[in-house]
Amino acid sequence: MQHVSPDSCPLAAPEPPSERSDAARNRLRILAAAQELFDTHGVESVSMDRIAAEAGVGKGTLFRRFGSKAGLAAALLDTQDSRLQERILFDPPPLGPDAPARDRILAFFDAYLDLVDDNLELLRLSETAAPGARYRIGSYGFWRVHLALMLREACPDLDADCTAHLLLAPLDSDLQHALRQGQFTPDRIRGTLLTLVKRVIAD
Amino acid sequence: MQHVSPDSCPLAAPEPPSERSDAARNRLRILAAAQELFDTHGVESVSMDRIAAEAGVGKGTLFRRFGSKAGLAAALLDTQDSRLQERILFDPPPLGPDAPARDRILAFFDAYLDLVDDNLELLRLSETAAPGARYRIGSYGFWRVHLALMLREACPDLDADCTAHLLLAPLDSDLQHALRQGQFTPDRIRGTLLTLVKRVIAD
DNA sequence: CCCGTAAACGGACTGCGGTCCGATTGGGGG
DNA sequence: CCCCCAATCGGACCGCAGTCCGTTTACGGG
Repeated sequence: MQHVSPDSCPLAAPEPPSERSDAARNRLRILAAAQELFDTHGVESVSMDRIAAEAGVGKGTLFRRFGSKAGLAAALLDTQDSRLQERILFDPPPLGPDAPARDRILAFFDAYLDLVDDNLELLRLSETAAPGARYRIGSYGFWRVHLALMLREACPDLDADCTAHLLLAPLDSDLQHALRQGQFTPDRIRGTLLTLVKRVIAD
Repeated sequence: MQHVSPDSCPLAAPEPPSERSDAARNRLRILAAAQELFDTHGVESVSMDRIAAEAGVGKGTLFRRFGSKAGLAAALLDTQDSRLQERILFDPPPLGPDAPARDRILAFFDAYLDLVDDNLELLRLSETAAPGARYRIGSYGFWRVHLALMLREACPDLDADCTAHLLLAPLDSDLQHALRQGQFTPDRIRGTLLTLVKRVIAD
């Protein structure tokens, strides 16, 4: 969920110490039920009780496994997050290695906005369920570290670590949601954000 | 709360249509009790029930008046918000009128960070109590409009309205809180943010 | 001074996210 | 094949934010 090592994805690769068969069955049931209910009724109006009922498990099982509603959302997002992380590590330029840092930064923002466009509701659930949740999620750490590395290379005179945090702020799902609710189209947001980032990382 | 017209501040100037005396008394009691409890026990661990009990009013009264826990926080912040709004409108340059737009933008970010330093917990409560709360609060609209006006003047080639939203994102109280929890000092955040803004609004 | 009414009051109530702990069950060792 | 125990299960339970509605009260007009 948070790193890219193989065992980091609880959905695709349960850890070797073997998961009991009923546990595995219930995990899949829960994820399927949650996906189904979220798609049908919208993320906001589906309660954890209902997910548990639909999955045919007890509430305790649901919470032991995913910790919170935000954790459940994070698990559902994990596939997409991991895919983007792998693309950053292995894809051809400009998103992957061997491109100038400035290009990789812009490509990252562009790719992340795709992810936002496709998963806004789930992102919002995972980031706003509890205060500070966004900054504790594993994938946030990945984006931050990647961006800081690129910034260090592209703009040695900036405080890369701190700037990385600040530059990620406009990607906040709650802001992106608010903008889309208002008069702003995804394309307009994308264009403006990329322009802004360009100016920050210009010589 | 949202504008600067005299009757916009529910604390300092109740609207002329006369407020019943018991209502006024209870409003003051609630605000005093909330301030006291927040200062003593921290914002997070004070429940609305407790505030109502401490103020000697029913829960219904509390919610009819302030709408939500976030609304209560907004009321407590109103004094500070209004003060900054007035300073922006009437103070001498560079924060007030008659300074170059670029200088006013930087002065605004600097002044807002002072407000953050002094009221982080309340800001966080008002902005994270419900998804999207930050962008519905009246004062957010003020900052956004002001910044957009200045941007239009300073950088005519930018999409001022959209850029204003994106530039305000790093001021999100939840991010500011997370940064301060981590390795970042207020001064470091301030310096980095001002540098970032400078780059965005550079020629 | 009293009375009618519109407004304010307040606590019981709901549904939520999240916790706890006794009951249940899977699966390796004897 | 059975037994045991650690891991899992599941629903009763908690405190919370927020709602509802019958009751009380302020106050302007008669």
